[in-house]
Amino acid sequence: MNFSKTTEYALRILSFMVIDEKRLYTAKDIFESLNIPFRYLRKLLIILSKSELIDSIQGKNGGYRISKNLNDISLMDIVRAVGEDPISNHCFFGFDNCAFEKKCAMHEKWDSVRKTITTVLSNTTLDEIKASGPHSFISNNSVLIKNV
Amino acid sequence: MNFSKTTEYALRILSFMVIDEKRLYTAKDIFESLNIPFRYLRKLLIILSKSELIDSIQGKNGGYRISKNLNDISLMDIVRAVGEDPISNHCFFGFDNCAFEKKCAMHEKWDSVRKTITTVLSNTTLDEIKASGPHSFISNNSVLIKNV
DNA sequence: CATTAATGATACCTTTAGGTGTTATTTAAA
DNA sequence: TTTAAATAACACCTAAAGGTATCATTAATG
Repeated sequence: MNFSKTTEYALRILSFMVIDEKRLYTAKDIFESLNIPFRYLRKLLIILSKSELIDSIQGKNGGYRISKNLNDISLMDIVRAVGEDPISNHCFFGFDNCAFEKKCAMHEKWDSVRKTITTVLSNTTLDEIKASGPHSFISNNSVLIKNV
Repeated sequence: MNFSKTTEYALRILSFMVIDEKRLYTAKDIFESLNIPFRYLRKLLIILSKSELIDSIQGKNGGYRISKNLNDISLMDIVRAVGEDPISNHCFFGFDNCAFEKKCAMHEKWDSVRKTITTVLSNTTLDEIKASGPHSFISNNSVLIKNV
């Protein structure tokens, strides 16, 4: 009943890049401020750029930059970009056909929980994250050993 | 952002046993109505009995039976019994020290989601599940090959 | 008291999520 | 035009969740 680490990482990345939305961030820049294993971070950046939430610029002086208006990227978009099912369509007991045949005992109650979550994720966009100011990104002052 | 399969299984098991709360169910009985791999189900029943949500009776004619009043077992109890962290204490971004140092950008909003979930799980007890009537437990008519 | 039908314990196997290592490609700039 | 600094691709490794196999133990009953 939590997001996967991958999803949390993706949310961190975008919420960090929002601090200076026009800036080109290298993977190293992000690594040094967020607490994400470097090579895994690289992998996620590629996924995020393929999903067109960020642009990637290759070559020397390259990096990544947010590719849309901040109010066009919701947290739901980010969660979906890394392939997580944000509860929205999943029975409380995990029954496949709950919605179709007889509803499960928690159907109504859990539906309201689902809606709550879905609404928060869909209605919160990156401009709102930005507006809430720079938060603790727990720079553990990670030091990169090998830059690949 | 869903319960683990293990948690879903545990929730199914108890919600099924509630149909006849005084009855002694064998693992086989439960297997035939719920859609849970038999040996894994056996394992979970042992966990649930160790956590004292159900009693186990060994030997021939043995089985499992709910061990408390239905209104003394909440869904939260079940979730906790199988070791899942039901979101209640976990930062949106997965930051360890979110609650202590600076709060994260989603702290307030997500806190309300957390409370919603926690409240539903804590306030829903098995008698309520029972009261909502027997629901579809998707008996896929599982057939047990080897009874161990 | 042997048999049978149940649970208990423990070790192992499989799949998936998370993470690492290596090499290739791109591009700015000396 | 070579070098350096960045991303891209792909293969591999590791840990945890989910699931299986085997044998031991318990207890009712003929």
